Amino acid sequence: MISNPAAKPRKRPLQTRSRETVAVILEATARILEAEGLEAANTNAIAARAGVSIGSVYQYFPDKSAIFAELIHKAEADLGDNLEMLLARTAGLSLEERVGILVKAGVGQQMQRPQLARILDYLEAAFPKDPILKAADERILRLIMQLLEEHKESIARPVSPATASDVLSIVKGMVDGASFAGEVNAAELEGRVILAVLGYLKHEYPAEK
Amino acid sequence: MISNPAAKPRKRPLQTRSRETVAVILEATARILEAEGLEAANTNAIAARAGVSIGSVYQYFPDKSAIFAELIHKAEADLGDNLEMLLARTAGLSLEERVGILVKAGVGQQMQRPQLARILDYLEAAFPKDPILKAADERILRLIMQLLEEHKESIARPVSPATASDVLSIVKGMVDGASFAGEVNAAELEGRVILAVLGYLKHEYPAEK
DNA sequence: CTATAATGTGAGCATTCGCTTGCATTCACA
DNA sequence: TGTGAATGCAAGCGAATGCTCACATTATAG
Repeated sequence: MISNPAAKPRKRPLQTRSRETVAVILEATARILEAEGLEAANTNAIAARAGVSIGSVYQYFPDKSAIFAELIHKAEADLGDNLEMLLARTAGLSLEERVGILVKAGVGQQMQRPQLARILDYLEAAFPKDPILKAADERILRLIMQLLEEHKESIARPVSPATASDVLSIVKGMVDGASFAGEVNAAELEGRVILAVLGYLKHEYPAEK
Repeated sequence: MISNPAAKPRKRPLQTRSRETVAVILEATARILEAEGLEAANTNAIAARAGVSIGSVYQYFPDKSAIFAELIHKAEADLGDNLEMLLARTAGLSLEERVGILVKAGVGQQMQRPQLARILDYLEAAFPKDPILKAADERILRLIMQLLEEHKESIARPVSPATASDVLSIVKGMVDGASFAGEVNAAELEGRVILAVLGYLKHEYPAEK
């Protein structure tokens, strides 16, 4: 192998090099998942798509599921960070305004790569015991509960984990359904999701049955 | 093999025997899916659980995915039949009453085997082209649209496929979320889903933004 | 009872997959 | 420039998987 040291770009320093390998593996996995689905995301395909050898994959991940778990964790951490920031930034606004802003952020994030989001949501149920994922999930629910708490006079629902979980489920469910139906316009969908969440939170009906 | 014709139950006639084999294979697949998940549902495991040889499995299904597709189709057909019957039976009632009844049926059906419903919903996205599944799905949406149409003066949403799809997504999303969270009480969940659907359909809010 | 069709069987083939291991290359630092 | 540690490589192993095929069993018809 003839090498030309001057012509090829210098490798970055140690820790950074490996960090990039990890990032490349994760992005390759995400791309395969969203383009070809769960079955196509085998370790050989991931390594090939990442432009990395399988050995390198297993240097940073103990097994295949750890790659998926890391993707899930990143997505949840991103959503959590986003919600946390927006909650702080919108303190003082009305429930309607805040739900509009938060839902828009959540829907927007999920609609960037809807197929991927769908598969990661599915996979999450396959790691029911992972404490890191559990914590990230609970953090999101806590943030939603915080919003509910700060507006409890404006809502007709109890401030409970079930209510927070319902709100999250409505958002995820509607995004999944819309992307399954081929919808791509995030803005229009956002409006409908906001209506659904506010409709759920704000209205009571006379005792059924 | 010593046989006692009078003591052992007569085998049923030809066509029925094979139909039962098919049913047994489907039920075995469903059981594996809900108890052990998608990865565990391989053809050998399915045949073993069904008490049938692999050869028999492939006599009635061209490949593994056809077994899954058949399960999805059955679930959708059941839901469609149910909705159709209830729609006819409740003609004349109010929107609130009808939504209550239909949602209760839909949630009840999903909650009977929530893990299975979750996986089948996920798998449905893997067969985007199957015309039979597409038709079953469209039938359900048409039935929901029929309900909306018959109450369009009571709702604040346009009668459109998107609205029908939203309603279905809200129901499925909330059931998935609740069962993921470990909720098992269908009755309580039903009430919340009804609130969400009615909240979405009945209320308008002054122009956002 | 015999012939024929329908149904059931399961060993095993070809392939794929997750992962290990032994070795090569590149880096930081003296 | 030399050294040890960090990182990268890829052949390939053992196990599992989807599926076929040659054959056995059971039911129906004449």
